[in-house]
Amino acid sequence: MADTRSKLLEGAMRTIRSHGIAGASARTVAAAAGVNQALVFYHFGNLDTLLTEACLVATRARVEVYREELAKVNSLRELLDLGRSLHEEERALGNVAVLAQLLAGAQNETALTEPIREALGLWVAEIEAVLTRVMAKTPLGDLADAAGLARAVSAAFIGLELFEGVDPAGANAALNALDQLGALVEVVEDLGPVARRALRAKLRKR
Amino acid sequence: MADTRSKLLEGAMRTIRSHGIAGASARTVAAAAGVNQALVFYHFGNLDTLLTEACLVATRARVEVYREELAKVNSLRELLDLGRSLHEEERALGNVAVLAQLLAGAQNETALTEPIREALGLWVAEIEAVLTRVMAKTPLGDLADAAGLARAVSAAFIGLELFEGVDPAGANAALNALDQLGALVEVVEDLGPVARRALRAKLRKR
DNA sequence: GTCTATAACGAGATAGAC
DNA sequence: GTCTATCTCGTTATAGAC
Repeated sequence: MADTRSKLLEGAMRTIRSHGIAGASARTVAAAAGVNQALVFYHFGNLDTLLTEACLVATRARVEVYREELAKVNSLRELLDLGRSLHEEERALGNVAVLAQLLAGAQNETALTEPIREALGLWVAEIEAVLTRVMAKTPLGDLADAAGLARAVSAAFIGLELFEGVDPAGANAALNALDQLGALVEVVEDLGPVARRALRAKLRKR
Repeated sequence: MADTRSKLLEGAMRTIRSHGIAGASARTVAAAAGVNQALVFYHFGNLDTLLTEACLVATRARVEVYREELAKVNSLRELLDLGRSLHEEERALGNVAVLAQLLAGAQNETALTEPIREALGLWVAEIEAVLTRVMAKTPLGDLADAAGLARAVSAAFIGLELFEGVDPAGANAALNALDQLGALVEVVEDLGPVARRALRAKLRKR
């Protein structure tokens, strides 16, 4: 059986998933973990530390799982497809939801800012690495900024997660639209050398 | 001077802006409004109703402001540029932040779901209308889904807003990257008839 | 419509026994 | 390391005077 610390981390995740950050108190988390309320403060000092630690541990675990799948990606189209299934898996597990809840909480609670930036950074770093790799093969390679794109993609993921909470059908339509847009990127990837040069010239003009 | 109802709506906005939804209690909102705490319940019944009403009123006002500017947009590039300045203005005013906070709260509080979906819908409808109009002029017109795209864009905006709260530099990099990506769209818009047909064929294959 | 007062409760956190 | 008991505070919401 798990030790108290792990039980509390697990309890924190479960509580945020089902009741949001607003419903996560030392009492509710301890109850979900099946341990005494005072142990939150014994093991973590305060509630915020427990919540952020839980988020970090869980995010590290999930990023680890996806690292090898991301390493197999060889085109932007494949990345888009993996992104969609990743979104659906994480949505079902409620992991991104926890990140989103803490991110919202971090806007006005400075104690959360740093740890949540770090958790977000784990995803960003992974996405940036893959983007850099696959973009090198396209005409966009030396013109678009993989670092910035990785951050845009991460932010969009969080936003979509929250959007889905109030309008699942709308979120689905959004994902389908992005799929279609992906076809555009595919076209660019398959461009012949002549068209490639034309595109580069256009892009440089900006 | 404004009546109590308006003062409370204004107080709710200010409180959520500066302290998030977690810091918005009947007492803090009433204090920000300069009125008695009990009046929250007299005028709105409960706190959630006040918060969602405030968000709806504010969103309606902002959408109204941007409607005429959006009507002037004639290309995806112009829309992208307007989007960026809109993001910066709303960020400074803290309006999108309120929407994001309530959206996060709505994930686990069913009383918030419907009103927030409605507020979000105000932006979505506006963006969808513009997208439909400008996309009709491009080769994407009859292939990409304006409704889905509008939802994706809205979700991404919310996500970016939250991202900016913990990593402003990263959010800025994300916006710059989207700007560069916009150039790609511009290229598509300027495609000659031959390339246009080639693109359409490619897109239809998917 | 607005106020005071208060009921009823849950919150974070700590002291101290075991 | 874990427990009970408790302090102190803020919370929603209502009753009732004005």
